[in-house]
Parts: sequence; C-alpha cells; structure tokens
Amino acid sequence: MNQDDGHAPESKLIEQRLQKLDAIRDLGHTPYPYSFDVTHLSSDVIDQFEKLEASEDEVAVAGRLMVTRGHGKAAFADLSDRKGRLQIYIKLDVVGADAFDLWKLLDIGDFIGVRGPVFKTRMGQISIQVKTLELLTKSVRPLPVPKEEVKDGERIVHDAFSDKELRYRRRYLDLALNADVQDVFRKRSAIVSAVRAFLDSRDFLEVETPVLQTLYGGASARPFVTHHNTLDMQLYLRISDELYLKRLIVGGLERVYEIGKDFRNEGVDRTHNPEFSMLEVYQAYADYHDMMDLAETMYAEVATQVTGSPVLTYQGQEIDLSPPWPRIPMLEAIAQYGDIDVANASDADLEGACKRLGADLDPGTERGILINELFELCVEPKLIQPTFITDYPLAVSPLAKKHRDNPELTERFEIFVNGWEAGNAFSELNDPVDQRERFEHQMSLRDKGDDEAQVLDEDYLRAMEYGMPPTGGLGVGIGRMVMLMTDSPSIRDVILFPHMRPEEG
RNA sequence: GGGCCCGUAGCUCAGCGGUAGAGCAGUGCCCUUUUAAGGCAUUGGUCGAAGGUUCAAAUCCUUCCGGGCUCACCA
Repeated sequence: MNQDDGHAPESKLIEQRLQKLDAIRDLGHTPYPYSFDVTHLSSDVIDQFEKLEASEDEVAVAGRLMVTRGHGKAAFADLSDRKGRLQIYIKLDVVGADAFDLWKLLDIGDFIGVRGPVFKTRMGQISIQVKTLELLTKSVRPLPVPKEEVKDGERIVHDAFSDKELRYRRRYLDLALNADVQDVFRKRSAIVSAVRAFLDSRDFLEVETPVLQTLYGGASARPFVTHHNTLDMQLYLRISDELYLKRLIVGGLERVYEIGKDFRNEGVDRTHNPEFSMLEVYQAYADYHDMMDLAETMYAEVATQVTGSPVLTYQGQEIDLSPPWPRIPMLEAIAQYGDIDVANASDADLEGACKRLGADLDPGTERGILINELFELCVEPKLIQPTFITDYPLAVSPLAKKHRDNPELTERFEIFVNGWEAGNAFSELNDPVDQRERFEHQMSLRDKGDDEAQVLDEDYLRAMEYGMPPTGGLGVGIGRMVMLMTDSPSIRDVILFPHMRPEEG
C-alpha cells in the first residue's frame, strides 16, 4: 500500500516541492549545504533565556520545521531538534527580502538553521528573532505532521501519526513525529549503558563471540540457516552466546559478558522478535545462588538509575524490583499455584493434569518435560512480581549442573516478571562426561523429531575436558527489560526496526 | 495456524446499496507578536486487489494481499 506509481496524488505534492527546489536554486541558495554551526539546542535557549536575553547574544539553532504560522510579512514557526521544540519569528524587516523570499519557499519537514537574539512575545513565548536564515535540507516528501496544542500545561496532540504498520515500517517518521518514541529509545540506550556500568564495576569483561556459527547451541530453538559462498558451507545464526562464553571461562577470563543479538526461527508476537538482544554473564567460582544475587541487584540498580526508582508501573500494574526476590523451587511453585503434589504423582497423573490444562503432548513424554509443562501452564502467568523459580527438571536443562541434593533436578533458575520469562541461569555443567551424556540424550530426541533439541558440539566438550572451573551463568533478555522499564506493551515498541513482512506481498 | 477487527485524499477519520465527504497538510489571495493563528477561495481519491450478486456496490458475498488485537506454538 501507499506505493507511489508516479501518478498518485502524493507525487503531485512531491512535484510541487521539487519545483520549489528549483526556485530556491534560482534564488542562489543551496538546498543541501554541508554543515551548520549550532551554538544552542532548543532546551539551552529555554533554560538560559534570562541570560541570553540580557546579553543580547545571538544564538544559532538548527532543526526541522514542524509548523508555521504565517502573518503576511512575518511568520512564526516551530523548530524541532533533539531536545525539543523552539519557536522562531521571522520578520521581513529583520531578515531582509532575500531571506524572506527563501522563507516563502520552505515547507514543513525542511531542516533550517537560524541565527538571532532571543526574546519573548507578547504572549510570553520564548522565541528567536531570526536575523539570518539558512536552508539546511529541503524535504521533498510531505511529512504527516500532527497538530499540537498546549492546554493547562498538557501537550495535546491532534490527529497523531498513529498507523502502527507505518510507524514500524517508517520508524524515522515515528521518531520525528511522536516525541515519546524518542524517549523510549533514549531509555533503552540508558538501560544498556547502566547494565554495562554495573557489570564493568564488578570486573566483568565485555567480549564478542561469533554470530555465524557452524553449530548452534545454548538454547532450545530452531536456527536461521545461511551459507558461506567461498567456503561453500552451511552456517547458522546463533541462537545464544552460551557455548562460546563458557569456552572463555575455560580460557581463564573468569568474568565475561556479552550483549548481542540472538536469532531464533520462531513465531513473532508481542514478546518475540526473530532477532533480539540478549545479555549473557558468566562468573567463575560462582553458583546459581550467586547469580540470583547478581540478577536482582542488577535489575534494581538499573531501574533506579534509569527511572529513578526500583518500583515501576507496567500497564497499570505496580512492579517492585527491590531485592530480595522470592526464590521458589519449581515443585513448590506448582504445589502453591497449581495445587498439585508432583512428588507423589505418577507420570500418568502429570500427563492428565497437563491435558486438562490444555497441553498438546506426544505420548510417552518424559516426566521432567511434563513437570515443566505443568509449571508453564499453571504457574508462569501468575508470576507478576519478580520471582526466581529454581531447581528445574534435568530433562529440560541439558547445560545445567545436577542439583547437589537431588539428581533429578538441576541448579537452574529463571526470572519471571509480569508473567514473562525475563532471565535464565544455572550453575553451569562442567563435568564433561555428564555433558556428553546430556548432549547424546538431546540428539536422541532430535532423532525422534524434536527439531529444537540441542546439537552435540564436540569442540565444546573438548573445552570442558580441559576443565572449566565451577561457574554461574545468567542470560537476560534486554528487550523485555526495556519493555518493563519503559511501560511498553509490545517488544516492537522497544526495537527500532522490528521484523515486518516485506512491502508489496 | 485459529478467532475477532481493520484497510476510503499525504495524515487523522466519517459515509455502509443509488456511482465519494470533513479536518489538517497542499495551492492562490489577505494578514509584521501568533501558537490546534485567523479570513476568503481552491486542488486532490480506479474507496487494499480480483472475482461475484444487483438495474445500481466504498457499502452485500467469495477469494487473495497487508495490518492490528488475541489464542495457540515458541524462550
């Protein structure tokens, strides 16, 4: 939709603007100059107004023309820069005839630079009295600018640019026209910076590991497959960083983390995008208890730094990230929320319970998977406040160490907030013999048709054979963290360019 | 993949059986402190696509394309 075929009405608007471009050149102006020396941002002018007015110093401000209010031989306009909006006032007497002729050829969406002293209008509006005007970029495609008014200090937007598809596809417009969208992505950046600062201050080393991998692993998911031409070989886009980061622990780096993209060839919904940012942290000589301490402290500190408080409101629901968070073993959680005594239930009982809750299971599904299924059905959606669920069944945790008190469980936890899985961690399995058995079991599942079962990685096993110290590992989805801290209902709202089907189907 | 809903001018929307309308943007004229500036005039649409029903379809039916929400699948 909205394709220009050269005859669409939009192209008439573009044609008009291209004609103005010629007219601007005829007046001797360059519509696409190279730079402009900005002395002040819009917010500087407002913050330092008293001083600037008293000194009568000229300021130079650049920005995008968002709205104009013409008055014959004068005009008001609002300029938008990265810090906000500022009114400018252009008067024929002051700018001169040449500049005013240029002004008349400008459109909403053009970038301009202005210089002049600041003043307040009769209505008390801080403005720049434009003495010189420069066109910095001519916009030839009409910008769908909404109308704004300020009433009782509140900014009211009329006819906002709200088509969700267009907002995601043309994110540049969304950013240019919807101020709160810029705020979300500034916050995302602040969150990632805060995470880095938190880990750096604890002597973790940030590293980068391969995205293109000959084998994929570290999670249960289907990968994207690609091909290397010169080597003529199949490669996968990573589904996690885990197996490479643990090789670095073998190498003695002891504390490492990576923030990067993972790719999973799965469905797309409110909390899933095919490529997404993941934080993984590995700490030698630590176990999953230590990783719980680290995770809750990190979440609370990052939230406090970015939003001012560890207590957030997400979609009307208050969420308190202050540590300590409850740590509930999975079987206890199922007893508590689902009222099912797993320890004294037969496999058939568990299968029956899952089916009653709507699960679609293959016959003969192993017990550990049934327990995990039961947990996801009856507990997960109820975990709104941050909670650690600990001690996962062995069957669903092929990279986690067996629980020190119960060999059918692992020392693994996941973080749940708002009913989502927000993190995953374990005491990392470093026994190479046990690890090989787990991989082999995964491969047998794969042979039975489970295309998400993990793949045996011989080099990873070799690394484990050389020896990895006891290690705690933690993975945290950055997108979900950002959703929570920016009160965004969809992961698409925190990804600048979320996955969309191509235009023209 | 299932269910519900949507796709009409550049943007935001109304029209829901008699062959298209508003506001904003655009264009022209007036206006040298306005702020959703204002006044007068005006351009602009094969109503997502293709079939069908009908004397007549933006409007009803079918299919397709794209999207939103939701359930399922999925970390």
